[in-house]
Amino acid sequence: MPTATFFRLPEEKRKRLIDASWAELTRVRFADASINRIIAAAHIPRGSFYQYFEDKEDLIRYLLEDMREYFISLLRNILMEAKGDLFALPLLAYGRFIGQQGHTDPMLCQFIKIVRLNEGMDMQSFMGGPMQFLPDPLWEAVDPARLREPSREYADQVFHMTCAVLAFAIVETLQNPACVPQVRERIKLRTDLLRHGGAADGYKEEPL
Amino acid sequence: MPTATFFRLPEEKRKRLIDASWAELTRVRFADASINRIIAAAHIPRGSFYQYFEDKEDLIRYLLEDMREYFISLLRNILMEAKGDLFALPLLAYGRFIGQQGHTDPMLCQFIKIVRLNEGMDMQSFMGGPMQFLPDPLWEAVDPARLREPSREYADQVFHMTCAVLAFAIVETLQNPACVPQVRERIKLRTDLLRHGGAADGYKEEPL
DNA sequence: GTCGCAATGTGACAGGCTGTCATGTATTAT
DNA sequence: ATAATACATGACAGCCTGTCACATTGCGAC
Repeated sequence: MPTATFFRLPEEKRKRLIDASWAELTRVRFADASINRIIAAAHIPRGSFYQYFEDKEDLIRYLLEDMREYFISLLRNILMEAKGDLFALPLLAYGRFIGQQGHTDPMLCQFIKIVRLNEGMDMQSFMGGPMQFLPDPLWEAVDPARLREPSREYADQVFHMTCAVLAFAIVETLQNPACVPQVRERIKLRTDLLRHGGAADGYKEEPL
Repeated sequence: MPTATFFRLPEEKRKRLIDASWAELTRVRFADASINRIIAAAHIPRGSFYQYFEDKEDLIRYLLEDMREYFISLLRNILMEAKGDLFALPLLAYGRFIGQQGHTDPMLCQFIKIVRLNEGMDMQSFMGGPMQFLPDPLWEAVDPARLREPSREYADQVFHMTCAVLAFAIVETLQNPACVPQVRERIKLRTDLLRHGGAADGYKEEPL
């Protein structure tokens, strides 16, 4: 987390640093991002940077937090469009992320570049972090009657799985943009799997 | 990929380098791993290293390839125990990975340390790489009659989802070893979701 | 206003790391 | 024996990071 000092900084200076950071992170991979270049672009002395952030990872975590909040609100809107149907989330959100209008939304633009550069941006930090459990604003938009079990715990699990479908679809597309139609089909198939199950009817399960 | 020269190296020298590499990679994160330390430990001159590998990532990719093959054979065994039931894979494999006997298997030991150090070792490179599609040896062990649709394409999707369940369970456990029982329950719930679906019966789907 | 303390700004520096390259040595083919 | 090819090696240039001693500013107390 940035230091208190950072938040007390004059607006303009803080913005300069943030902008330069995004510019660097959308240009090269996290691993190759250089504090040197960031502070040079932002005209911030080296010592000052370390007064605000512990290190590069501290900075990155902070920047990604913004994204996380943005996505939650985006997903909330989509979920409301879908009348609270969690299973509809992957395909709808995919369209929003990959479709044309994605290219006008600055936050989505940054996200897309980052996922491209970082071969999936360590999906775990996204799935395990923001998308591990259903955030409150999203839970409010869920229609529990659509779930086999209307509890929040159950919704958590469904949400996690649908998010995984969405995340892999996005990563796959950004690494091979030619395959949008196949990815769409795959999302439909996986969503259907989550809705109705993939086991043959009436086959006895192996005991666990 | 390592150069041809690397493979022509005398056994002993190659082993020294590989061992030192594993030692480094199970001690610090990928990001912090140092070629300097590896070559010092292996008594390999700097110039030689670059004759064998392009860079650190080249080395890491090569080492992880071994792991991948090992896992496929491990999962194959488990799948055969489960009489070809893909849905049984996550819980069974989880027990094998996290249970006691994991600590005697050298490859599993390395895997566990690496996942711990790298907060999930960039799950994407594992899911998107080795586990994106059902590898042939695994497909041979699947009983397609247990699937709603017995095609290989369908099995691919089911496999991908079960692997995701397994992967997240492992990562979660290694980051918080206290929660094994909860994670077990979560695996069961998610597996059940994949088997029988999570949508309420008879609810009309939102059109996509 | 001025004294003093706390907060902040600053850039030189030490120590690490990487990738290259010129030069040396072994091996093979002719 | 000679040339050509493959391989070994370590010094080096260049980059990067985190720190630290010192300068500067802001601000309340007197």
